[in-house]
Amino acid sequence: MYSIGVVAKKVGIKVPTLRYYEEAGLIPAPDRSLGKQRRYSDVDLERLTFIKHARQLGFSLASIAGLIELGEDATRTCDEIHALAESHLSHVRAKLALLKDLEQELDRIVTSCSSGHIDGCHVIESLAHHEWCESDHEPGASEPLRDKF
Amino acid sequence: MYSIGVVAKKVGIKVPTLRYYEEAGLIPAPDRSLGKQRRYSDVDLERLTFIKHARQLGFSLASIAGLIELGEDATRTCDEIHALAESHLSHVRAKLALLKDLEQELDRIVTSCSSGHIDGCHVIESLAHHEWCESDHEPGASEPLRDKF
DNA sequence: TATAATTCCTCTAGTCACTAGAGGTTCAAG
DNA sequence: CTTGAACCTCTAGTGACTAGAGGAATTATA
Repeated sequence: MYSIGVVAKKVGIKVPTLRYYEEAGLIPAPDRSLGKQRRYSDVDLERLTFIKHARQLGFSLASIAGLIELGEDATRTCDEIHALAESHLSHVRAKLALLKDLEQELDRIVTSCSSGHIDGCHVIESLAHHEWCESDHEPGASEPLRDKF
Repeated sequence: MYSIGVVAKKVGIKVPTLRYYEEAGLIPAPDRSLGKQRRYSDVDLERLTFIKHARQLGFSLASIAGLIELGEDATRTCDEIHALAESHLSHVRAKLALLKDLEQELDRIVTSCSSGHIDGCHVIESLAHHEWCESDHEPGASEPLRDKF
């Protein structure tokens, strides 16, 4: 049985985040000591490790909850889980493509302005009207770069 | 003079977001019609376009505000602006590296589970204890993939 | 010109995944 | 048995929006 601080160190999730996960229903409420402090079991630890890894891989808490539910219900096929992971992968790939373009563009902007000339900054100019944003990646999307896998 | 809806379409920023930017101090409060509706000038439009592009490139609103301030103060050197863009580029590159690793790992997980075998799903297993997360990218960082440029 | 449809207004509250702080309680070491 | 660290609950704040209520202004049609 581990206290919340020990678990936090072991798993690499901060204490308030652990409480948050509990409240969010990602983990069952752990046992308590006589004085009402949380005591985590090894099973809890395992699930938290799972959550940690999934978060590192960019899954949303909602996706993780889904994954756990799928995993616990033995009647589900591997296919469902596989599908979730695959859809996530495609999101990651889309984001990757966007970031690559972004890197190129930023690099272009930065290097074009590497020596401090006075009349008009290229960075500002480039941001005021460059072509990258409208040329590529269907115009309607408009969404900046945010994680919402 | 354009109404907020027209500006939203022209620039590609949603109406509530335009109001939000105003409240956040990213743009000066625009003129109003007799009936107190917002009327945007071409100058406003230009700045909003700038903001749109900078957001697409992943700059935070705080960074953009800084960029604008730097750009308006003619006494600043290009170097300061350049430095901001460069630091941003390094953030982008770090994120790119992380995403590339992530893609590989996800791909590995997904393809190892492509046929629906029944006993234990590889996706779940892989997430429960895979090596990617501890091997690379200094252990303390722990931060999942989030945008906070 | 009257009316209807659309767009606009302000304000509040919700989203996600946490993070920070106040004020009080419990635990483990000495 | 005392001290100090770790724990508790609760509220509120973060960034960058998004959604909705309830009402006013504008625009298009009849």
